Amino acid sequence: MSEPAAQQPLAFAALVLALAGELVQGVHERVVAAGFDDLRPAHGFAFARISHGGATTAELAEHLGVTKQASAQLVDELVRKGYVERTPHPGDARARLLRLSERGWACTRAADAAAVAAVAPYQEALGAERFAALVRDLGALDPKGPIRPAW
Amino acid sequence: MSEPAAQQPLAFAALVLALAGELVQGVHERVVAAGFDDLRPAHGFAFARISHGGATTAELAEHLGVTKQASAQLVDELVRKGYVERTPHPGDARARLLRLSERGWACTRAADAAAVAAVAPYQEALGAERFAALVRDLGALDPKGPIRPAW
DNA sequence: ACAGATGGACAAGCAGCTTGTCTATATCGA
DNA sequence: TCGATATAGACAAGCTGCTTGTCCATCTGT
Repeated sequence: MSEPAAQQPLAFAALVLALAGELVQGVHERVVAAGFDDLRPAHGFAFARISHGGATTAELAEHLGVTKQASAQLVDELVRKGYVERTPHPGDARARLLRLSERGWACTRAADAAAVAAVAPYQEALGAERFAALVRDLGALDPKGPIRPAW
Repeated sequence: MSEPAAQQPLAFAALVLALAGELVQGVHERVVAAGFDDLRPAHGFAFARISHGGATTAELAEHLGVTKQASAQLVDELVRKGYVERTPHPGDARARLLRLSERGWACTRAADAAAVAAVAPYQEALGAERFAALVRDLGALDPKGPIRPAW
C-alpha cells in the first residue's frame, strides 16, 4: 500500500474531484466536437432530467438545485436552440411538460457516446476486471445521483 | 455483476460526478460549520495552490484556469477576509508572493478534517480493505489533479 | 366554494467572470 | 549596454447566469 492509511480519505477526495473535472471536460469537448457547440457542461444535467420521462420547469429547478427562474431561463435557452420542446401538461393546465426534441435526443446520444469515449482510457488503464470492481464499489457508496455542479 | 458491461462507462461517469458533488457539498458544509462561513467551495482550490509553497496571482490564474483579473479579484477577497497575505516576491519586483495567513492555515486544517469526515461514511460502507483498493485503483487512473470546478 | 399551495412569468439587481487597456518590471538578443 | 518584447499586476467596462421579490392562473384540500 503506497498511501499511509490516514491520508487515504484526502487522496480519495482529491482523486474523485480530479476525475470528475476531467470527465466533465472530456465529455464536453467531445460533445462540442460532435457539432453541439452551443451547449455548456451544466446543460447536460438538465438533459438527463428531461430525457427521463419529461419534467416541468419547477421539477427541473428542484433537481438542479436552483430557483425556478434560473430553471426557466435555462429552459428558454434550450427551447430557443432547438433541444427542448414545451408541450401541454396532461392533467395540469398551469404546467408545461418539457420534452427533448429530435435534436435533443441526438445530443443525448452524442453525450453518451462522448462519456463512453472519455471513460475508455480509464477502463484500459485498469483492465476489464479491476474496472468492473471499481464501478461496483463506487456504486456501493450509493451517492444520490448527479444533481448539478453546485460549486 | 449487476451492470451490463456496455453500461459500465456511463455508470462510472455518473457515479464519479455524483460523488464529487456530494464531497464538495459535504466538505463545504463542514467548513462552514467550523466557523469559516465566508468562503465558497471554489476558494478551496485557491487555498490548495497557495498553501503549496505560495504562488503569484498569475500562477493562481493559470492553475484555476481563469483570467488574471478573476484571480486578482479572488485574491483581493481572500486578503480582505484575512486568509491570504501579499508579500514581496523575492527576485521579481513586479510580482507579489501570496501566502496563507494563520487564519488561512487554520481554515486549511479545518478543510482537511472536513474532507476526512465527509469521506468516512464511504470508508465505512466498503470496509478498510475494499476502500484501500478503491483509492489505489483511482490513483492508477492518474488524473491530473483537481484544478477547478470549471463547469 | 373558498383558502392556501403551486407552476410559471416579469422585473430588477448582484456576483463572478470576461475583454481591453495601461504601467512597471524582467528578459533576451543585437 | 541598450532596445524590443514579454510578463505581473491594476483599472475600467460589460456580460451572463443566478438571485430575490412580486404577480397571476390554476390546482388541491376542507
